[in-house]
Formats: sequence, structure tokens, C-alpha cells
Amino acid sequence: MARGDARGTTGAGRGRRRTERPVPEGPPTLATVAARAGVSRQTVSNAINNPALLAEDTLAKVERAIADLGYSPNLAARTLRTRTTRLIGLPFEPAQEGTANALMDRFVHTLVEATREMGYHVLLFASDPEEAEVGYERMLRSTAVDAFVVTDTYRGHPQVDYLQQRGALFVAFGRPWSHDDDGEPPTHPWVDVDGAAGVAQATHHLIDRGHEVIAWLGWTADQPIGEDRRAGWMSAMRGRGLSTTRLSVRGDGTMEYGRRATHALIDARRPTGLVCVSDTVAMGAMRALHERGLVAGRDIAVTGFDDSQVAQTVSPGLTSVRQPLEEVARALAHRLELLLGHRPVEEPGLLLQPTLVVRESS
Amino acid sequence: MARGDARGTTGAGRGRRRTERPVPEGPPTLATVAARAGVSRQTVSNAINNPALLAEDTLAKVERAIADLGYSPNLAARTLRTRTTRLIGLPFEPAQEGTANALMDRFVHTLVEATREMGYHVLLFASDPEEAEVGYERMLRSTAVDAFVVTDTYRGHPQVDYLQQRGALFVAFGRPWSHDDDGEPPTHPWVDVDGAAGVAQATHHLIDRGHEVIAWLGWTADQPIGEDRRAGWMSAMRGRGLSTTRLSVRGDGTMEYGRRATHALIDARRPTGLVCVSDTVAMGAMRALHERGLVAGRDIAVTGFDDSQVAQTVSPGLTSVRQPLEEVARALAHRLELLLGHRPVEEPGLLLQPTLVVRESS
DNA sequence: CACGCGGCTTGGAACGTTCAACACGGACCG
DNA sequence: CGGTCCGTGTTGAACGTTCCAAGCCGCGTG
Repeated sequence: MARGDARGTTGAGRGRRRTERPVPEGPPTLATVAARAGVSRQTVSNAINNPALLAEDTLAKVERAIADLGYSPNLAARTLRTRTTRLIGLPFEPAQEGTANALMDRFVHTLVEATREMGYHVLLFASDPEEAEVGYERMLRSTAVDAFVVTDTYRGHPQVDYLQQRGALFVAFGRPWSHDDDGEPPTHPWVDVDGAAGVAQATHHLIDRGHEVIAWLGWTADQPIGEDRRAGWMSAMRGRGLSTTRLSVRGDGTMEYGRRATHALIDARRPTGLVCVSDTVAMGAMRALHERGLVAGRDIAVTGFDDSQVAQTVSPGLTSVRQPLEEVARALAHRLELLLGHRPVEEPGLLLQPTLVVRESS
Repeated sequence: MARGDARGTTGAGRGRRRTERPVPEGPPTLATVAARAGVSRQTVSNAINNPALLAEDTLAKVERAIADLGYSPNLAARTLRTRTTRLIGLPFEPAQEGTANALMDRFVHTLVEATREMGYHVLLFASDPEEAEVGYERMLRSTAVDAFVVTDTYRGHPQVDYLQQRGALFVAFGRPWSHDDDGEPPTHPWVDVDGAAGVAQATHHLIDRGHEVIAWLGWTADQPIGEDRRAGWMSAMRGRGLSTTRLSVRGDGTMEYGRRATHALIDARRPTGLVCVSDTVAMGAMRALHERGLVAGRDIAVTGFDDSQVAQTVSPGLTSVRQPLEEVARALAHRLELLLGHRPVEEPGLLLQPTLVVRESS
């Protein structure tokens, strides 16, 4: 051991006195760089965090040393000192197989990308939907993350209330669904996709193709997202003066539901267009058509929602509403950046427009 | 500044003069708990990390204080001291839309769950496949993670070599594909799914149903995974004394490839069974059948690989090989646990068996 | 010429934890 | 009976970074 005074010294004197410094084990530190550049620790720190403070030549010298040694700051030490982890927590719910989890892949990926550009990383953590607070609380108390991205504001989302009164920083994928039991409505930043507008697009698309009897296959009425989408169908129909009576069906989102509902609708109302709340339901509808010897797109038009892998692959291709998940992720990242910089978020809520991907089914 | 003696003191004198105590801002620390329990810092630390060292009543006292204050250790401080982040890095490649990314959801979720049970979290980071080393290097130098889970050992995986000679800890989803240009073969822990066995199952399934002319629709020959699966078809056919000549086709994995190849095969060889390297290719095959007025499962049997959402949803349902991704994740987590505990991994490699999910297409 | 000031740099202290070394009483052993 | 060891608990010192107050220098100003 006894590594001598500094790594970068030209070995002029080599008069290393005593057992001063232990082996260079491990990555270089601020002190290592400072010794090499001939400045103090703090100056190196400034070179990294506040380069404007340094004189030009000093900065160059330090940067040179940093590059030579391949130094990067120890995150733990920085975290300890600044109380900032540069980590974003993303709760990861138990995957419900068969639903739209594939979508999340697009979303998560862009989120990782966007947060990386602002110097942050994404930390996954399991969140038991029953006891969601437990997971969040542990994260907060151990100061493991700086902020959260909440993605499941859907079903009643107690997390949002909890986080808000806990004073935690977070942004939400999903608007605050009118939740005014007590006190003011939530004011956290959020980004969402305008489902109603997407479904309205799909409905208009069918109307433009000459359809007049267009049915809605939705989710149960307790799901705000489903009701939002339904409103899009409703307004599109009314806007063009078309009747909606006995054309709206609700149920769980399964394929089997879609299949049966379609059979029932055809028997009762002979619709020529089916606007569905999800691709899964739309697939059920297409199966029902198939069972009757009908062809989607020729005999009856069908549209879905999510532009899932299935919609893209199935034959005939399923017309579907595609959410701009990449944009959502980027917008959320931007809000996070403001939030973390303690700057005001000028416009907390943002509603993005989805696009209609037209395929053979319509 | 001058944080005073301890937070837990009963305010006997209340003689706090001026600007003495800066409010107990922030979460409780070891010292807070220690004061409350009437023991030293270190004793509290031991209560958490090494409870066996404490006397029974002391332990109870400390645990009581911990619960009362709702204390959890500051991770940054612990990391700084122990050089252990309790984080696992998971590189997140640019999603290639349309391929089997939905699978990863199942995998990632179980991984999060399993690592949580061992007290670890999963950290996502973007990894440019071109410059993979950069991402890993940054993670390592800033001591951001303790280990990696590498999932893309597929195409040439330079990462594995790099990590190995860098001395980094990691486990791989995917076996080391015989890579012996120089030096010994990689010896890192890995878990993989026996694709050949899966395809052999599918092939046997078709043979048992009376099929004799069974074709293979694979990927290009440079993809080890594809060739592995192909070997399963080949061995199953030969094992039952069936010919394979002019029944094997290779190409990119697109639906269009599957469609064309199927048309060509039917014209040339009139197969009654099609074993496909992926669900996507199988969907192309089914489309070709449809175009010829044939029905999958009645006229010609088709099998896929991955048991994707599409296979489950499409009509007729697609028979497919399902990978035990949950088991893979758990096995990897277990290996990580050994690796991180510096215990020897008795059996570094593990090959898991997939299962065949039979549906109407066969 | 003393003084103040701004630009640049510096050493000391702190963040909260764990490691190393050691103190203390009692039991065990030669 | 003296030494050693075990069980239990304590204190000081690190880990690598950033904040704070202060130092140094040259220069313009009263």
C-alpha cells in the first residue's frame, strides 16, 4: 500500500514519506481528480456542477483530468449530501395478462429515454394495489426516489390523494377524474389522452363512410375512462343528427362480452358499424361476425382502441385509435423536470389527441 | 448546524435559547431512534442488520422505537458506506414495435417482484445497442447499481464479454451462444428457455395428430435462437422417421415473409402442418391460408412461438409455445442473490422447458 | 494608503450510515 | 487465582460529495 501523494504527479521527488494513502482500489474520486489537476476538491466539484464559476483555463485543466481518469461522481455521496437521488419511481402493478400491458412498453421506454436526458433514471417498484401506500411510503422514507410517475389513476386512485397530502412530488398519466369529495380538486401535473376525441374520430370516420346505425360497445359505467370514450361516440352521433337509442351496450372488457353483445345488437338493431371501447372487445365483435359468416369491413365496420399488436396483426386489420404514448411520456418528463427544479408548472394538465389508424375493418 | 444533543430529550428546561434547534425537518435517523430507545447509534444499526447480536430486551426496545418513529434507513448513507446500492440494472433497448416486447412485461414484472423480496430494486437504463458499453460504464463508474440483468444476449452480445472482463456482476437471460473466438467460454450465470424442446413438442403434437408433411418457417440462419428452434423441428421429424427435405424455409421474421413462404410451400410441397419460429410468422401463414380459402386447424395445422396476445386472441386460436418467463425471472433473481452474497453459484446455467398451449389452429 | 469589492479558490464541516477497535462484566479454564 | 474468551454495548472514524465561511489577489475608489 502507501500509494504516495497523488496519482498524477510526475515522479520527480518520489519522496513518499509514510504509509499515507491506501491502494487506489475502486474508481477515482473528487480528490483524485483534484490532485491530478492541481486544484482543490471544491473546484472540481464546481467544474461539474457550476462550470461558469471557473476561469477558462482552470476549467480546461480540470476537464482534462476528469477525462484522463475517467471520473464520474459517486451518486451515493451526492445523494447523501444534496438529498436528491436523481431517481424517478415507477410503480409496477401486477400485470393483468391479456389486457393492454403491451402498451406500457412504448410508454416506459420513452420515459426512460426522456428522463435520462435530464439526468434521471427510472426505478421500478412493486406496488400492491391493495396496500399501495406501503410501497410509496417505504420509498419516501428511505429517500429512495425524488418523485413518482403514477400511471394508474384509473380505478379510484387513492395514491394520488395520499401522495399529495404527504407532500411528495409526482406527475400522473391520467387526468384527475373529478374527485371533489372534500377540499379542492387535485392540482398535480398530469397528462392524458383525449379518449372521447379519439372515439369521436372513429365514429366520424364511420359516418363519413355512410354508416348511420352505429353501436357502442363499452365498459361498465363505473369506469371513468370508458365513460369518457363513450361520450365521444355519443357526441359524434348527436352532432350528425343520428340516433343512439338502444345502440349503447356496456359490460366487462372481455372478448366473450364483445362477442355476445355483438350478436345481441345485430339481432336487435342491425347496426352497420361497431365502435368498441378496446381492441379486445373489438376482437370479440369480429369473432361474432365471423360466426355469422359476415366479414368485418365489408358487411359491418368495426373499430377498436389502443392500436395493439393484435389490431395490427389480425386479418382483416382492425381500425383502431392509437394513443400518443411517446408524447405522453415526454410531456410527463418535462413536467417532472419543472417540478424537480422547483419551478412552477405553468400548465399542469395536458390533454393529447390520439390518432385513428384506419385498416380494412372499416 | 449545531443540531443539539438529541431529538428525543424530554424538554425539561425548555431553555431553548434562540435559533438552537432547527426543527426535526425530514425523516428520523439512526440517532433519533437511538436517543428514543436510550441506546447508541450502533446498537440501532445492529438491531436492523444483525439482530442476533443484541440482548432480547434491548432488541425489543429498539424495535419499539423504530416502529414509533416510523424509521427506515437512509439508503444513500448506507450505499456510501457499504458500496452497495441494492439496485439491479436492467438495460432497456429501443422497443422494436411489432415484435415480442409484450413478453418482456411478464418477465420484468416477476423480476421486480423477486428482487424486491431479496431487498433489491430494479433500475431501468437506456442502452443504445450500438454503444452499449457507454451505458454500462456510466452505471458502473458512478456505482449506481450492484449488478446487471442482461436480456439481449441474442445478436452477438458484446456486452457480455465487456462486463465479464470489466469484472462486473451480472446474470443473463439467454445462454452463451458458443462464442469461443479467443479464450475460454463465458462462465457467468445464465437462464434460458429450451426453444428446441418447445418446437419439438409442437412438432410431435402435429405428428401425433397424423400429420406427416410438416414444414418449418424460421428466421435467417445467422440467428442462434432461430437455429436452435429449428433443430427441435428437425430432430422431432427425424426421430419419427419423417422427411425434412425442401420443407425448411428461412427469412426475416415478418408477417409478409410468413405469408409468402406459406404460399410457396403449399405450391411446392403441400404440407399439412406448419411449425413457425414465432407467432408473427404464424400469423402470416394463417393469412396465406385464409387467402386460399383454407382454414387453419381444419385444412392445415399451424403452430407459433411465444404465446403472445395475438395467439390468444385471434380466431381460430393459435397453438403456441409458451415460455416460462416467470420462472426465468425467479431463477435469475436467485442467481443474483448468490452472486451478490459472494457465494458460489453451484449451477451457473439453467435451461427451462417451455409448454405447448394447444388451440384450434392445430 | 486604507478600504471595499468581485472573481476565483480553498479548507473545514456536514449529510447518515457501517466498520474497526475497544470497554466492561461475567463465565470458563488451566 | 490469573488469564482468556464470550456476550453486549459503546465511541471514533471513515465513505465521497456539496455547502459554508473565509482567504487571496488585483483593482478601483474615497
